[in-house]
Amino acid sequence: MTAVNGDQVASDSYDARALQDKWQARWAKEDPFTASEDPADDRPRRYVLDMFPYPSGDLHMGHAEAFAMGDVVARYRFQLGENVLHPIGWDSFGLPAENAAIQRDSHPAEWTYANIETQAESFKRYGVSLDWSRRLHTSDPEYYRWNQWLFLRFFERGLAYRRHGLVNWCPKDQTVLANEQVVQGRCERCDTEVVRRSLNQWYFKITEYADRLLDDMAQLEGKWPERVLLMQRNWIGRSDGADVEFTVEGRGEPVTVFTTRPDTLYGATFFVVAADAELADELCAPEQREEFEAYRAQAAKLTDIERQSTERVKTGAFLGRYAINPVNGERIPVWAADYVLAEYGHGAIMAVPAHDQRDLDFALKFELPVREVVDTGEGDPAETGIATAGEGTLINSGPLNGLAKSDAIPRIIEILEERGTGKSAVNFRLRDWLLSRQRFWGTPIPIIHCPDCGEVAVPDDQLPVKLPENLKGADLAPKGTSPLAAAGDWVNVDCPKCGAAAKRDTDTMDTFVDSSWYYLRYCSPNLDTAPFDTEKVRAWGPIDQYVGGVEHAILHLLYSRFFTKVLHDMGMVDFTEPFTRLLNQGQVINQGKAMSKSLGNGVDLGDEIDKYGVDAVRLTVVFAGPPEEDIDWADVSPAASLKFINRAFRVMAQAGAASEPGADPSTGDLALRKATHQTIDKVTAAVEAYRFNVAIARIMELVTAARKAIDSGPGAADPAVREAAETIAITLSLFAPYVAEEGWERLGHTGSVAIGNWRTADPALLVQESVTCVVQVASKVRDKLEVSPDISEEELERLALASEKVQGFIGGKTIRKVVVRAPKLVNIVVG
RNA sequence: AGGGCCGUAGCCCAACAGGUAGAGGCGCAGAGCUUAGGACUCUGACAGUGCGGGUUCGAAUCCCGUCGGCCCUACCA
Repeated sequence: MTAVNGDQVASDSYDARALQDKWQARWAKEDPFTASEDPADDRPRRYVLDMFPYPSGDLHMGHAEAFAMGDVVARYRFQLGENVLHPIGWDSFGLPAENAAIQRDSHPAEWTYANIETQAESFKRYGVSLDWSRRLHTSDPEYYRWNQWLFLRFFERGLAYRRHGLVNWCPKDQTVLANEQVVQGRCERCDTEVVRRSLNQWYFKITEYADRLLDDMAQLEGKWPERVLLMQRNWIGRSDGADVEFTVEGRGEPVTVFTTRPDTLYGATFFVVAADAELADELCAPEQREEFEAYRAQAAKLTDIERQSTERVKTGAFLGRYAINPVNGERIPVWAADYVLAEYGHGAIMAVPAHDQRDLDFALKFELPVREVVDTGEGDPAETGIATAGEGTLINSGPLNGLAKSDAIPRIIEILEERGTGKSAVNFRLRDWLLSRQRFWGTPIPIIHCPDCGEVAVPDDQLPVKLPENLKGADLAPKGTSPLAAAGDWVNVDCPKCGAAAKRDTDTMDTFVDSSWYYLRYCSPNLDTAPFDTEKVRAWGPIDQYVGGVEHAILHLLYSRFFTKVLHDMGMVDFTEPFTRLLNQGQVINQGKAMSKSLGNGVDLGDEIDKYGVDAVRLTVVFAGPPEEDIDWADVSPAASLKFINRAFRVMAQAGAASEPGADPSTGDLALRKATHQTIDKVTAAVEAYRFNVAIARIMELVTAARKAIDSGPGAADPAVREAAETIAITLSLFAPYVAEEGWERLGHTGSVAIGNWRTADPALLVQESVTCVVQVASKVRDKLEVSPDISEEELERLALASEKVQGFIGGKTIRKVVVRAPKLVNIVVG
């Protein structure tokens, strides 16, 4: 099937390609989707945003789905007559450009900007209602300058800092990765096993905002997908418990441990320090030194994947020291082990083998004592090998004896606080955001390292620190240090403070910095005195509807929320959450699997559009199912969508040929008018509820009803047919913009159908004069009655009992109860 | 290992707050139109909601268990 030909009467045929060219040119000329900044414009403002694309080649099926969904929301708002901001830009820094440049011996900008042009053209063809005047690219110095400016503000506030630490290193990409970019011990980008390296790196102090990132989720409840909120909650990973101080023999300062189970303090039978923590090194007694060093070296060799395997048996080394339990003065041995993490809590734990499986595994391996302090009614952990972590009653615990676990926790914290050896505490799984990258195609970190002054901020008036332009091709190849280090004339500068010879920081920022605030930049994309105009952001923000894939559930969305809060604290934005509502569209897959080159199951968006037209492709992805569900291309039929579009088009064209705009619909066919107004009502409700697939089904019904009215009803000239056809054009404009415009024109209208044309249903046409009431006897349907929708319960009960069929089923049985739900149901319960 | 989401005709999906299981589409069968095919118009058949319990006058919908699929976290103290 092709969209282009057909033997139909010329005036009734829908020629997708011709319409695309025609309306694209019109939209380009008339600019109907540009947001208004006119202060006198008092239409409600609405900010709808799709996650901006990365410019890797042309748009693909995934973009087709995401942008079709976002466009339904934006176009609906345009139809309601609102002042809609629906901008577009490109997330144009990042590794693929750099890799392409190395391969082609060129500059990453060439590949990047060429791809952006291709994608921009594709967006225009795809008919997305975008405001092109606000276009931005994060790789433009005019944009990344403000990354640097923001970095410096963070730096001033102590929210950007540099420290040595064990970091995730991807050996293939030759760069460090944020925690969030490591999935199952592998690089999320290239799937290479990540190794640990100790490096001096820049971090953003996102952990300082952990509580607020968690608490402010209350604002998002019901407006973001529940699973995204859940993933963020898990990722932040708040644990409530207590810090407890243990004295270690031979050390002046006590060692603090974090525990979520301070109630089990009397059951601590040994003490474990992370093997890779400095503390382990410090505590190790001379006679254990050799054994410890050997253990530490062996542990360091393990990859994360090996280390994290739950199957693995516990390993460790005794440090030859003892810690003193602060509540009972007991001496317990101090061990080093790699099952304790240096970066979490204080890098040391009290081990309670009876009630913690990890500690129990360790105790059984090294024959350490196991003492129960909570009676849970289960078997002895020392014998069963199963730690009892549940509820129970405290035993062997001095003053806690007899208390329930939930009462013992606050009680022991009280006791510890009285003695000054502990306090309640909170810990987070969330780590600080590692933002340095040893790659070229990103934002240079605006810091100068001076031998005397240390880390010196590049003064604001010297921003942007632009990327050197003389590096290309092989210069960019990963070497484990940033390629920027090779640009001598770029690196060597004078210290802004003392004027001495100094060097620029040669790392670039994680590209997630770019995307953490771009939605603010759209409000004033060309401003050259600040990252954004705070007044404009006040007028537009926060974003009413954000649309994008669930793959960003943690990374991008968490970072953006963090940035927004920092900017709020700086007084630059007055909201604390950037995205009021979030819609996660699903993936487009094929034959049950993600599309991939190796499987050969890829579907090319351009090919599909050539075959079926933009309208049919858009309609297909939106109609396939609920927006958040994956679409299997093998299960859907763009050919069927095209067929429907043709049906809709013929109705509009025939109605347009038979009547003029402005006909009074009230003289038209009543049944069709009711169908039309039902459709308006139901499509509105479905769109508001993000059930776009259902909205389309409702339009299909109206097309069928109009078809019948033309063929075997009042005929094409009936005013009700015009009303139906206009409603089809208006509602369809959210999903299939080209055919909607063309249909609207055929119906005799001159302007675009897309703006301010949404209609409201006439309530008088929504009322039914009769409804079908189901009469059940013992919950089985036995009769149906046609009744008035406002029938009283008494009347309905009387009618139901009077039914002969019903009487037949009641027989001689006693009526025990009659449930009446007027006007739709009566259930007669017999005994 | 823990947590979450989802199982409805051959297939994709509907079913407002528990109230007639079916809106829409694909596919299939048939009829009209047609030289024929396609296109177009119309008609029809097909499930009792993964499985087992429970609550209720009434369960796809709520609760418990179980099986299957997907996702998240994963030695985080």
